[in-house]
Amino acid sequence: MDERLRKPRIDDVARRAGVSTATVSRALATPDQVKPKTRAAVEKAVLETGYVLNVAARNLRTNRTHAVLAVVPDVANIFFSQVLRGISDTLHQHGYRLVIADTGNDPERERDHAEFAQAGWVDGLLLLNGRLLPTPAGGRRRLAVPTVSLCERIPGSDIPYVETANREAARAMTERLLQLGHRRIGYVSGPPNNILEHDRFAGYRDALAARGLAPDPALVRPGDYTLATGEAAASAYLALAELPDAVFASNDAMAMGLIRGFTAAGLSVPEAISIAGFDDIEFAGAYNPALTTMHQARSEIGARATTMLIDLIEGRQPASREVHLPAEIVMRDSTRER
Amino acid sequence: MDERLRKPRIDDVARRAGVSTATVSRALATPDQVKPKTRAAVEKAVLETGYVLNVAARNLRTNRTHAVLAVVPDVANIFFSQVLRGISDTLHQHGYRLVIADTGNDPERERDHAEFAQAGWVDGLLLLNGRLLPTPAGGRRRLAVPTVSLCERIPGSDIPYVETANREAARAMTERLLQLGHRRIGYVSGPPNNILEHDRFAGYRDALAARGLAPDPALVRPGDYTLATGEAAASAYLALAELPDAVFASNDAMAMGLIRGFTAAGLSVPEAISIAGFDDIEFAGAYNPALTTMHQARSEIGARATTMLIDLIEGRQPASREVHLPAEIVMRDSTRER
DNA sequence: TTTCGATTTGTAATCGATTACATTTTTTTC
DNA sequence: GAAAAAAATGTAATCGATTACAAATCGAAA
Repeated sequence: MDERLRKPRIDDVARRAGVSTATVSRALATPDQVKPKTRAAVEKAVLETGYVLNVAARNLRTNRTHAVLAVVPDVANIFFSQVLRGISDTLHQHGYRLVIADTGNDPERERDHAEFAQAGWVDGLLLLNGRLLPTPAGGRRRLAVPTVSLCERIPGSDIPYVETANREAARAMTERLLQLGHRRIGYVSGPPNNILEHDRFAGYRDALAARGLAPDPALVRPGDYTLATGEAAASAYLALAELPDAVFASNDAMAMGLIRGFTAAGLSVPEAISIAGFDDIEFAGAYNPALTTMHQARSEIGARATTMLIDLIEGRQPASREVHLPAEIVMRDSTRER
Repeated sequence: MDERLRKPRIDDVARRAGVSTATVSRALATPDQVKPKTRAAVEKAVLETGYVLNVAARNLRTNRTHAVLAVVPDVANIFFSQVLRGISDTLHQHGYRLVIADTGNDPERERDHAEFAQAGWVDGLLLLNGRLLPTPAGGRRRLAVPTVSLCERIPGSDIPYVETANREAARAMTERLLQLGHRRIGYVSGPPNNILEHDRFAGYRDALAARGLAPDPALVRPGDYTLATGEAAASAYLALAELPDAVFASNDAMAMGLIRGFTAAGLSVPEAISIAGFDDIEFAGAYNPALTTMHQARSEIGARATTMLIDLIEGRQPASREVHLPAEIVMRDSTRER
């Protein structure tokens, strides 16, 4: 192959600059270990040859990649994508790159990716989903790669995590609805077996219990975080002899479903019934009416978890291994005083 | 270091199985080049040692990574995240992994990532943003890594691309509004200098021109794809002596802004004015009223571009280097006959 | 049984950087 | 100006796989 077409290597640069490969490597990676004059010569040679470092070779030698893998159930999910934003920014600040694995909620793909991560493909692992427990086939080897879990803690494991204080948040929202004078407060839940959901429902009951109210089973409707189940819940409430005063949905999509369901039936929100959501997704404020909801600091969750992970990767003790971030009530137009 | 703690290498497996490293490599990568009995012995040894292949070493040797880099202006943008879904799925089907670089709309970060891609960090490059023109510093070296551009073609370059047929789509939507009996049709544009926007506006004018109508400059409002500019446009229209019959916004967020702006002023949509958007983002159907819009097959855009890229990577001639996907009108509740 | 071709396996070079250690050069100190 | 210390550079081993080529084994045909 023609010399001019072949991809230049470090020794091509070295020859051109009249130094050794070691010096080139140092001039590029640790410039102040090299005399300014030599450095300049190397830089010139790099430009002239069009040299680009070979990442694979460096990774092999240093046993580091400066990349982090985020395992996500669904990149297209607006909730996760905002967390990714926080992750991406923080990684960039520290000189790391982001690799994303979208598992499409397929446990097999999850496992595959987590396993590949052990192969030195990345320096660290961020799990955006509690379900993933990457025990390698043999089951005896410990997780080799530093790992942090986000959004959902992983029960029964000691993997450090960052999450919203779901229980406290749900309790606060329910209390706020009580303060507004509502008493018959409905709840639309997320999928069962979901840790997150479990916490939120507990918060809902906490608030009621604090007022000496027992949760009315007829007012608690099952959902799965989709708009459709919100609409279904609305129909179910409409079939009741007495409508609830307010409904707290465990996420925003279901809250929007409730609003659509009720307005389709001729009830106006918040005049006839108050609706609150959870998450404060991007369109919550744009909705019609604008949604009252719990704001989760999604990009901060990502940022905190990433900082923690980088600490682990670089051998520092992270400040804390379990972080619960507070959520904030955002009052908008879908709730009103009774 | 203790033998049991050290990460096992391919020669540990070879020794244990009583074969050479070459055989282990073949048993793992090309199993049918190896006698079933030997293969079984190797598999057993792999399990016993807990061997995991070192990705960096393989990448270095084979000069392949089986990974593709997607450069995205903003992962948190709901539009891109759905395209990523299509990309991710298609890659997975072909045994590739996805690396995502979120540039946060920062041209410097864009350049940095594109350059790193040339370092053998990935096998191919997907650009989700026309702005990126990765000319390396020297400027003389051609793009080494196979590249495909999505959503926006890159003017003045021969990089293959996949995009929605924006001009035809905008024309079709405008025609539909005309069919509904509207004559004073407003248009809220995207940012200037945006190729995509340029095409859509051209389509709007095409449709009017076909009916012998000149576009009324007072009805064309500038926007930047955000909800806020949609609301601002609504105020501007309200200040007019005569309201438009319908407004076509160049994306859904602005259409929602228009709806909020008009309903806040006491006008109801679609009774008083029809509103149409573009993109059919996830919440378009959930909006109140549900939004009439152009559906872009976002995940298909991702899938097609990815197939094209894999063809390029694997040395096949892609079926076509320029793909324009049709968009479909989705009639919902924000438009009505006049 | 012998021979030839096909299949399976082994030996060792190779990918392209980094870095421990050795050596040379430069600077400091007296 | 010489000796000692510090800084800069060079030599060559190394990271852990893949694979060209050579050697061994196997099966079928004569």
